Amino acid sequence: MNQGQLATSLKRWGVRVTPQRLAIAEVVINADDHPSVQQIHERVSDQFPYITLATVYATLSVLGKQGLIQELPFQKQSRYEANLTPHANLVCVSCGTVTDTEIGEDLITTLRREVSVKAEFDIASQRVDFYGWCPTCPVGTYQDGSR
Amino acid sequence: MNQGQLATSLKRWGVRVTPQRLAIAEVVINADDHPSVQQIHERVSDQFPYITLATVYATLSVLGKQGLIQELPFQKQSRYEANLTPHANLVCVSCGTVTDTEIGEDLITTLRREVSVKAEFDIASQRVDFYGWCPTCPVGTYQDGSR
DNA sequence: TTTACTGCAAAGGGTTTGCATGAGG
DNA sequence: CCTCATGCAAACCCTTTGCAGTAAA
Repeated sequence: MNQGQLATSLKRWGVRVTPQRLAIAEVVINADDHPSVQQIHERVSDQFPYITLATVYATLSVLGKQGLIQELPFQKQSRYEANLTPHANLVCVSCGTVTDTEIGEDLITTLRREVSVKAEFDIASQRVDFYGWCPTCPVGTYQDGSR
Repeated sequence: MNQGQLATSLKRWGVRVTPQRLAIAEVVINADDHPSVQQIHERVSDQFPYITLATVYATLSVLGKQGLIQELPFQKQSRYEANLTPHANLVCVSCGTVTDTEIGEDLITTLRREVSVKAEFDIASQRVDFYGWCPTCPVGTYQDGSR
């Protein structure tokens, strides 16, 4: 999604299009590391040195309600992603990275449909996380140094 | 799991077994509503009127590290559950309830194995959430009253 | 007896809110 | 022009930390 499509999507909901919002949305859409609010704020600060965290929070809330991005609450803070298609997140409990994987996307889509039908649950979105150790981290270690 | 098994599990890790810990663990294990820390504190307060939130937090942290319970961070606060088998949580964005479903458990188990092998990711646990509207809530409504 | 847990109080920090100014439509 | 977004500051509240007394082993 580019800024043109983005602006159209925002206008459709009667939401005001501002340069800050476009920049924040672009940062999240182009990010592949599930950035935190702090990280998003840092990256947007290149273009808008005086932008505040409050503005970033407000914009992320708007984008979330538009269904353009998804908030992923973690224990310490939330992270954000723009990949709304059914997929799994790989969360390394050692180095803290969060990466998307395409593996099993069809299974998740099937799962979603099955749950929707059998549980009579009207699904708007989903979150699939796997917590463990990525290939480069020693199994059994944790981000806080414990084991 | 009863308190005897629980005590054994705690002792195995050199963790001290106290009445408060047993009570907190029992509350989480017997709960089917994914209670918050506040709710767990309230329920344990019946037995221990002077117990504090700090103790509840500390105990939940211990139980989590033992792999007896799982913390589920949400936007407002965390909830806890003792069902660690692969399953999906149904999160109603209207009434706020979180319920486990057995539907698709085999799919999730298959998914986990596939991701583990193909992504070379050593998985310790997982979280599968579906966000939407339960059968008794009007589709399109939200907990904060917006739509 | 030793070590770790509990209860209490205070601090920490991510997130939200209130308000005056400024920009979008 | 009118409404809403931004920037700034303060408040909010969940969660963590420090410490003295106490209970587990």
